[in-house]
Amino acid sequence: MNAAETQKTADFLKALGEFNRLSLVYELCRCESSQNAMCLCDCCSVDASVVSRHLKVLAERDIVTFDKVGREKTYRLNRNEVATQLRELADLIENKDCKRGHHGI
Amino acid sequence: MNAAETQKTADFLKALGEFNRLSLVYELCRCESSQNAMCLCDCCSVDASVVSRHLKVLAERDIVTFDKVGREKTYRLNRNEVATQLRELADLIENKDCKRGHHGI
DNA sequence: GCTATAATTGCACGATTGTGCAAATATGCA
DNA sequence: TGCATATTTGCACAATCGTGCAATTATAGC
Repeated sequence: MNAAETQKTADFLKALGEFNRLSLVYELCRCESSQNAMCLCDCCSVDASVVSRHLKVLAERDIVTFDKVGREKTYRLNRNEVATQLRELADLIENKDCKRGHHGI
Repeated sequence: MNAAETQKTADFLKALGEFNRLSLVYELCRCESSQNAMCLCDCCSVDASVVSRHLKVLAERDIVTFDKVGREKTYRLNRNEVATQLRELADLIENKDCKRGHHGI
């Protein structure tokens, strides 16, 4: 595990590891369709500018994606990608393939 | 998802979401046996006091456990517990059981 | 054009965090 | 008892972070 990869994973986890950001993720998780930022404001009692910044962080880590329709941005959760990253980390931690060297089985 | 649960999950992710702490986790992941803090110091180039504090954070979130033998503490990764938490989050995010109400199937 | 709404940005501020160093504590060993 | 080693704690400091407010930008609809 090189430093760059470690940093990338840490950044991903850190993005999820903040109360209001995780609340946004859970809120998007509940929604079948995309939601605009104003709607997402309701789920955490902070200023709209704060929500905007949190969504930016989540987007930078590819946790959410957005489409721009008119003057609104509608966000959706990258369910598969996020779940996959979490499961890969879980597999690594359970040591599915450590201590075998780098040449496969 | 209530606020307390959300906070707990966020704290767990935040504990993993820091470069040196994640490096410690990876290091412990590589080890079959428990490792003392001095040994773990080698994997991240910071002061021993810093490693001590990081291990404390990880222990508070039940990511690692330690045994005290003599004047040493030997740490080991709680592989199953950590992996399970990550997979539960992955399942939630993939929406395995959202939008079905609270009465099971 | 003008106005209303959605979203972002600049600025400031307090709180938290990661860090190193030195001192303190705890324990093993001679 | 005295010394060496392992770990923690107190202190200070710089950096990052989350936040609110006001101003700004972008765009829809009149």
